Amino acid sequence: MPREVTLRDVATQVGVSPRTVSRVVNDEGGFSEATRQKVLEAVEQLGYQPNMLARGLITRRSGTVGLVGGGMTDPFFPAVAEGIQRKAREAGRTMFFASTDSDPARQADVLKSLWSHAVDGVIVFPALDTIDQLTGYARRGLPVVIVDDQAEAPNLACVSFDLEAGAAMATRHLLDTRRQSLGMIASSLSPPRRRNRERGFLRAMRESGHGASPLEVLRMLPTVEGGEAGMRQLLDRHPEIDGIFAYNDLVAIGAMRAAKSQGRRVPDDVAVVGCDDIDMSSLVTPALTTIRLDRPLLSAEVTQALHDLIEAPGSPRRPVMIPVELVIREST
Amino acid sequence: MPREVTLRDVATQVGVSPRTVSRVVNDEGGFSEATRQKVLEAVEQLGYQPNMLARGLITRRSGTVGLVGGGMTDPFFPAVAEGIQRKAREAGRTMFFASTDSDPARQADVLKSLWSHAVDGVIVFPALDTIDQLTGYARRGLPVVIVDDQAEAPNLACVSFDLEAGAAMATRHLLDTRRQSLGMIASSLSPPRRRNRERGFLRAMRESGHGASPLEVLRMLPTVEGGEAGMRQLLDRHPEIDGIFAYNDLVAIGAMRAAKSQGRRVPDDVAVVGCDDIDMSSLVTPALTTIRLDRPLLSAEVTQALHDLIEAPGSPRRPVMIPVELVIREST
DNA sequence: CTGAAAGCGCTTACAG
DNA sequence: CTGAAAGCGCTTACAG
Repeated sequence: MPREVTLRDVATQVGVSPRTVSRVVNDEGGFSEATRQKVLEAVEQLGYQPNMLARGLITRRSGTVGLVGGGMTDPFFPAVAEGIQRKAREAGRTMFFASTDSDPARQADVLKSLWSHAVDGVIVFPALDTIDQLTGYARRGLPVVIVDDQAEAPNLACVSFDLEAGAAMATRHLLDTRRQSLGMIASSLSPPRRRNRERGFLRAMRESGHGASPLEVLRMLPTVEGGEAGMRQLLDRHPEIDGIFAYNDLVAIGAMRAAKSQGRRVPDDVAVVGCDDIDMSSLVTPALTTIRLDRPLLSAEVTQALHDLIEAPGSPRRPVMIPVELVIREST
Repeated sequence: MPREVTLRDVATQVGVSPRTVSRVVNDEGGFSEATRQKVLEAVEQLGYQPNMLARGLITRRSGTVGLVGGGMTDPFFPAVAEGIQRKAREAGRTMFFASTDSDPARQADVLKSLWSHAVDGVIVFPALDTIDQLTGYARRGLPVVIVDDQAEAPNLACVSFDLEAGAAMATRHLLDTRRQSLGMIASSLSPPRRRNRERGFLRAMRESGHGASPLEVLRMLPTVEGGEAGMRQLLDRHPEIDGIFAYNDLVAIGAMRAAKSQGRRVPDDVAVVGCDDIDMSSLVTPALTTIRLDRPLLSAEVTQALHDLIEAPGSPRRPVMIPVELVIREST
């Protein structure tokens, strides 16, 4: 099996020292044009590729970043992951991906392993109540970007969607379209600090001039099945219910299925609003009204924040809040 | 910022040589139980984590693998990626993810960068006609697993779904349910060698006792939009068409939408069969009949193949072919 | 059972 | 403009 080509091999072939090859390869300057030509020629000819392990050992820059998320099963996530990967590559970094199943212990394992691999930073969709774990790594010197949660620490930045505003928009939209009896199906996986969709829903109800008050906020698994079960419960307990705000689009789709299977028409009898605007949402029948989260923008903000943390460790970072948008389709 | 803890720090604290700490950490044997205890204690106390860059430089095992795919936008892919990541972690490896947009040049870039990072192997969903690129890396010593294509080289293994058989099953199912005039919407992104769905479709038509012959095989982009456009064309040219086999579920969903928008009922007027069984397929109306590809099994086979290639470079590998299954729902 | 020496492939800090 | 020396954090090959 052919041994890998090293800096030495290039140096020997050209007849210069490895140091000179290193200078040319990294474009440090301090070499003649003639030398540059000869070195680059040899690099090309031998197919030399710098060994990032060796380079990283010295420079303390491995050229890698880690993306840590609950998993790919949430249809919201893959496009974000792809966007981050693309942006990272444009900045010359290669991306690790590791899933946590939203389990704090697994997240701890994953971070340990990424730290071992000397990643230059991580982007984390945090598992339940793992802010301390994350600020711990940040304090040890690892640049950390947290999505959809808040924390303060050196080497740490936060990027969030304005989900509270989004939830309020969704709720006002239901009220504006003459829905009287609203319920919400929230997520059983959100700790109190991250229940901003619930806060937005309740706030919009309070602030509405309609004098309406929510029937119930239910917490279910944020899946199609969770949405189905939630909707059945709500219809059972509150037959008068005519509007639902769902934690995400999967839940909303489940809610619509359950409503239909119980003989309720959507939107005529019950209106449903989701959150995320996953691809599926425009394809189901009726097409889902939802809060659109700009995933490419999230990818860009998050990568930028990490980049800043890596390149300018000292500079203070303020939390980024990404505005969201109501997309009205057929389910309301 | 606290410097990273090294083997030396542990050694100093315990009062042994770094070599001894290394032995304990890697569980090589050749140390007393007392030493082991003391070392592990210090490791724990100092929070020592081995630096994989340094280790990899010597052992020529970086403990990383690369997953290279077209992208996350195809809903078939994310679950596979997640499965591979999980299996890789179980084997103690961390996974890079890099997308190619199915572009050979980008795939070349991606492989170059993974090679630079000294990955122990790669799993590739190859871009168009890049078999030579891949066998090239395999010959240079990089373990490569190719999905859904065939090639021969040292350090190379292939894992495929039996899509030809799947297509044939789908087609026979259409014929068995008394469809007479069949068309197929294939993918414009598949090079001839990878058109096994088309081959299966045509073979089943030929072999059927019904004496039927296909109206047309159209090649479109494998997306919902591609499916819509394809269906419109087929209905336009062959108004009698009553059965469609689609390249994948997205195309099938697009085809159903176009059919409905032209006033054709699914399945009464036109039956549609997809391929992949993505999550969405059971949620659309009518629920889609499709060829199910066992994604967890693919993840397992592919990771196993790569593992074998890494651990036993010499041993011959025969291509793995994964059987597929017809799932009958409402669209036929 | 334990350790001193050498070196993986690079870059840093220096000297010329 | 160029190079010799040292060293990043670890393991390999050896000696005791």
